[in-house]
Amino acid sequence: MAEREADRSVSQTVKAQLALRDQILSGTLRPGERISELQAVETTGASRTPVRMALVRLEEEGLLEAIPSGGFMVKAFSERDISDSIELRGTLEGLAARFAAERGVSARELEPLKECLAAIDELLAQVPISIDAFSSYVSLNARFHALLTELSRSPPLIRQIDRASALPFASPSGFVMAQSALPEAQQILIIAQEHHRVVIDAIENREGARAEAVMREHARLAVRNLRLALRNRTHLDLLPALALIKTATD
Amino acid sequence: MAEREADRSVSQTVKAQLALRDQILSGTLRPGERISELQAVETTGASRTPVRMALVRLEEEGLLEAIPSGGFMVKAFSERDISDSIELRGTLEGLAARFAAERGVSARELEPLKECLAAIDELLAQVPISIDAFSSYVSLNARFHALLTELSRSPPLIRQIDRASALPFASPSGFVMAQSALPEAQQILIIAQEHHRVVIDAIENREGARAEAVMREHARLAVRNLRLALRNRTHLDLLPALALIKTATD
DNA sequence: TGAATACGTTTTGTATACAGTAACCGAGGG
DNA sequence: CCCTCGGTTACTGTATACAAAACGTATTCA
Repeated sequence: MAEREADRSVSQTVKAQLALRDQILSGTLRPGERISELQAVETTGASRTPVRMALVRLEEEGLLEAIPSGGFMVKAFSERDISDSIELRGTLEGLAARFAAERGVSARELEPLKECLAAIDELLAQVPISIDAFSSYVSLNARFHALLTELSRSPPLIRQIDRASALPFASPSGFVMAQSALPEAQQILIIAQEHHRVVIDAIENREGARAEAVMREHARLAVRNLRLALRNRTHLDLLPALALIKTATD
Repeated sequence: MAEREADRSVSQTVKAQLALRDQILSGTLRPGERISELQAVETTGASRTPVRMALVRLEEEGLLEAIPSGGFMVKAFSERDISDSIELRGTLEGLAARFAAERGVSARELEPLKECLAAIDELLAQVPISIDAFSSYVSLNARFHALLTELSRSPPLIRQIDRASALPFASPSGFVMAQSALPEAQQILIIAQEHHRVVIDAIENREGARAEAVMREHARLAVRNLRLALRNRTHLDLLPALALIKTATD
């Protein structure tokens, strides 16, 4: 009915989905909490039907869990769930890298990857890294991973990787953002960048096994990154996704 | 409104989802075909709202594709999509096997796996295998893989494997069912059974890398199985899921 | 005093009505 | 004869009304 918002031209379902995801990730909705459709209708501005569709999508996405008696609740994750998700993602990206290497990639297709690499190199050159440079790194790193995934040219695999990356904590580059942890984080990032370099080299030389192995090692590094992030808990303000962790670990 | 069907006590959404999936897998709905909600309402007996929910779920499941202008169509798969899906599933199951091996599994937990193994052994003992024994094998094999997945004790991984297995052709044991192909299929099944045996042994001895490697090899065997199934095209009557393959390959 | 049952309230699941939009068909002009 | 433009139709997306089920509460009986 043409709300006063500027959101027109975007479907109500998508609007509700984004709004609810924001609420979950920002901690407005706590893990384990039952989601009231009526309340969601009020906060999102959409009607019940699109809200329900959004809830179904978010459940499939893994952020919500269906309650047997009806309705949905925010999913709670254990620390192991998260490290498993990271390793899972790494395994899938390893497969993507192997596919890319085995199936061959033209120099033209590798171009954007190499540009990404160079841009990250520039960021990492400054010691210590600034907080701004760090957030630039996060988006550049995401871009690199997305491009690499595309190189596999396997729609089913790309789809699964997207699914695995939907969980916000599966993309581990954004974990360490607290000022105090930056030097230690930079060390990790430099190693990660070396992984990036090697995987491109392996793809260029069509070394599938090597490409896969290095992406897996990359994921293990990310798990280490996660541990670091959990130790310096100041990051919680910056990455509320971690609020989804069960408090059982405390 | 209490239809005359015996489906009462099951939600309309689930009913519609099952009915639509049947229609897709049985070939009633052709790949690329736009799904009419109105028509789906008539065939499933549910109302438009649950039908829409079912459509969203089937889209997330990977059987449907959203049309930009609205609505959904049945997804079409290439032959490579299918072999990629199999390899993808194998990679995930490899990770599950590794997790099981690394994290340790009690003898009691391995019991049902071994029972499964023994039951399959019995089936494979008869040469040539009967068509009935073959379909028993299919369900036993599915059970074995499900149990193995559970052993990983990793909810995120189990979830992803379930997703990957939702595509019907990702479970390759059911491919070869044509009478003429049975002897050749039995050869493959015997090798597959050896893989099953090795993966259990590896898990018992906590050899993570070995457990993972054999499950990957298992998937490559399944791809070979797929090729065989595509050559003996008589199976098309028995496994209409393959009708989802794009006809471009013809 | 505690537990069980019945009633009321709240919330979800389902059905349907309405509106907006895209596709299709036909007619007219180039 | 083909291309284009306008109308019509049928479909999807959204909103809302209704029904059934679940939860909480209070009251009564043991």
